[in-house]
Parts: sequence; C-alpha cells; structure tokens
Amino acid sequence: MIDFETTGLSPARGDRPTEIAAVLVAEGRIVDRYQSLMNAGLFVPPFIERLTGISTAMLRRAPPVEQVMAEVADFVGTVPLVAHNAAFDSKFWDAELSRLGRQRSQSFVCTLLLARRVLPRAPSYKLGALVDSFGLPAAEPAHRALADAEMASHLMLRLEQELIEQFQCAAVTHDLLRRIQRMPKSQLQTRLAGEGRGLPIRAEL
DNA sequence: TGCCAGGCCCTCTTTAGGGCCTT
Repeated sequence: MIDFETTGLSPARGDRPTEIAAVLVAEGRIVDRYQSLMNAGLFVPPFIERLTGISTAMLRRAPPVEQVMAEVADFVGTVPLVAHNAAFDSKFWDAELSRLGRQRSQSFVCTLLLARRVLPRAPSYKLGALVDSFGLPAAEPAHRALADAEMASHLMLRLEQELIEQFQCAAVTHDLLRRIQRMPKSQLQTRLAGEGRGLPIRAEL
C-alpha cells in the first residue's frame, strides 16, 4: 500500500510529492514500512500545509526527492501495488519514476473502486469515513503518508474479508481484485442481488 | 486574458452534467 502527500493534485501541472509511505502487507497483516518526507525544491501552498501539516521548512531539511523515490521503489520492488484512489497515487508514482529513468512493472489495485462495489450504499468513500464505518483503527495523524497508508491497509484487509463472504472465494489475489474493480458497478450489484450471492460471479471471475 | 486534474459513477443520461475522491 502506498500513499503520497503532494503539493497539489496534478503532476502534469507541476505538482510534486512531499512525502511517501509504503506499507508491506502479507498474510493479513502489516510486516514492513517505509516512510520519508522528500524535497523537490517546491513551495508548499498554504492550503496543503494546513491539510497535511507539512511545511516548506520541513521539506528543506528532507532528503532529495530523487533519493527517496529510488529508495521506496527499491523497497517496493515488484510487489503488487494498492492505493486509496489509485488514479491519484499512480500518476505521481509513474511521474517520479519516469524522472529517474525507471518504469513501473506492476499494476495498481484501488481500495476506492473496491469499496464502491463491496459497499454500494456507503454514505462516503473517503478513507477516514470507510475506516470509521468498519470500526478499524484510526492511525494518527491523518493526511500524513504513513498514517493514511496504514489505515488504507486495514481497509484493504477488511474489504478482502467482505469479498470472501460475497464471492465465496477461498483466496483473494491481486488479479481477482483487479477484475472486480474493473467490473461495471451496476452489473456487479445487479447480479449479486438477482442471482444470489457467490457462485455466478465467482464463475465469471 | 482567463483558465487550469482526471477518472469514476449516478441520473432529471447516452449528441451531458455534476458530485465524489485524492493533495
């Protein structure tokens, strides 16, 4: 599970990471962690500083972005990647690796897309709201990379439990999660409701 | 000068619009 804090929403508009955390999950638990601030030489906008607590002064004392991204890419290796709203983290991940002349070799799973399918009537799909609704441990401080990555890891494990119940799968693999998150939401829910829970969907997957 | 992300997903839809989610 990876989580970025950044200067904004779009690397295409010049935004860069300010912090990253990578949490390694195996056999249903967190087994290793990487976390670091990083200095890309940018000014942190006031809104972002209020949101994350990460200031320009903090980044001036942080290691350079190139060093941190190389370290975290080595830490991650070829392990499948997960993020909450992976469309956001994957574009920063790819942009920063590209600057290093490296390329991602593995795919992303998105806990936001999975949650929309597993919990079709949830009032909110924000990371904190989903963690609260499941009664999962809320790591502090929120909107810092390591805390958010740990909360998202607990959310992913909880969603896997839900999928085992709904799809009656003996094991939840990265490839299975990829297929589920790409399945049209309306189609998935209609079939779950209309055909009973489990076997028809499992056979299709 | 003025504007500025982008993909998912619902609906008063599909020749579209707007809210959500990430920072």
